[in-house]
Amino acid sequence: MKQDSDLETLLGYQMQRAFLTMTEDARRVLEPYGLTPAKLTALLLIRANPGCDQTALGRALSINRSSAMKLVNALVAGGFIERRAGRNLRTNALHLLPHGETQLADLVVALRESDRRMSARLSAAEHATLFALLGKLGPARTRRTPHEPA
Amino acid sequence: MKQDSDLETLLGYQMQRAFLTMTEDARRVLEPYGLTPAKLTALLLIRANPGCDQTALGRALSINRSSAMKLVNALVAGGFIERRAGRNLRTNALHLLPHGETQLADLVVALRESDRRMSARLSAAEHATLFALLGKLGPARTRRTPHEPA
DNA sequence: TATTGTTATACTCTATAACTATA
DNA sequence: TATAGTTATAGAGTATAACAATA
Repeated sequence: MKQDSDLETLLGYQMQRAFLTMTEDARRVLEPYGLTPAKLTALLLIRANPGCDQTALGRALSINRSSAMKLVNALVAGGFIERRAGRNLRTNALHLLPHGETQLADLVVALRESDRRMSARLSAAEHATLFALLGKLGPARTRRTPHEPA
Repeated sequence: MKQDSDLETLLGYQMQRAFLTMTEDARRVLEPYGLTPAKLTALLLIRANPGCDQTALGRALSINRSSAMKLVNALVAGGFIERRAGRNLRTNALHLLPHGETQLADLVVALRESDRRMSARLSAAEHATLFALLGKLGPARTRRTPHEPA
């Protein structure tokens, strides 16, 4: 199967291929824990924001309340987190359980190893450059300050 | 919502964020054509390999025969391609239709513009560096030649 | 009125399994 | 036997719409 020359020169396509390569290894690491990249991200956000509610978590993950519900249900069922009483009667507070904390610590180590494996052909300087350039992707900022007239 | 420091320093996570940023814009460009990134990739592969069969297409896209079937059905329904008689009676040959060719030409232009928009904060040299570094991601090659003993 | 959690439902993309025709 | 296409079915992950309880 021949490759297409247009496809190969599109940055978006190159990004996708690289992303799939990375994510494939990460998924393999996460699988024994019963987690996916999205679930891991949720756990790390809950760890950084103990007591947050489901809706806020959903916003941070760019999914809606209903999807956040299913995600939280899965994390509760997996014994990673629990719902506690929240700031008022209609919100609940999400907290890591001890089991979740230890699993998470192990996983971060394993994922750093995965990163290292998948960037093994890059020097430390190249790794840093790649990281920085990825952070610069996205639409250009129009108007640096909110009060600029034109 | 606070970010997690582990999360922010993982290359895989940085990749995902950058990829989602890129892909969001690309999807917006593709939507009026009734296409997704996967369908566009399929069309470009069919263009580069006229007369290929569904199974080969599926392999190139890392999806199985059944999923390739649905993808091809959608492309046929959209008037982009057609199934013609293949090399033998159990394979069919996929070919772009004129409509597909013209749409594809327009789309490649629009996607290059999307790439440019999303990498607007990168210099030409940085763009080239990013492209090259992305290509170096992936597991290290063990054994350069197939016959090396250790 | 607006918001949070919840449930029901549906859509997309993927996979597995089984069947048919052909090689 | 093995392979290509096809169909049926199922499992993630997402979304919308509606409802109850609470703010």
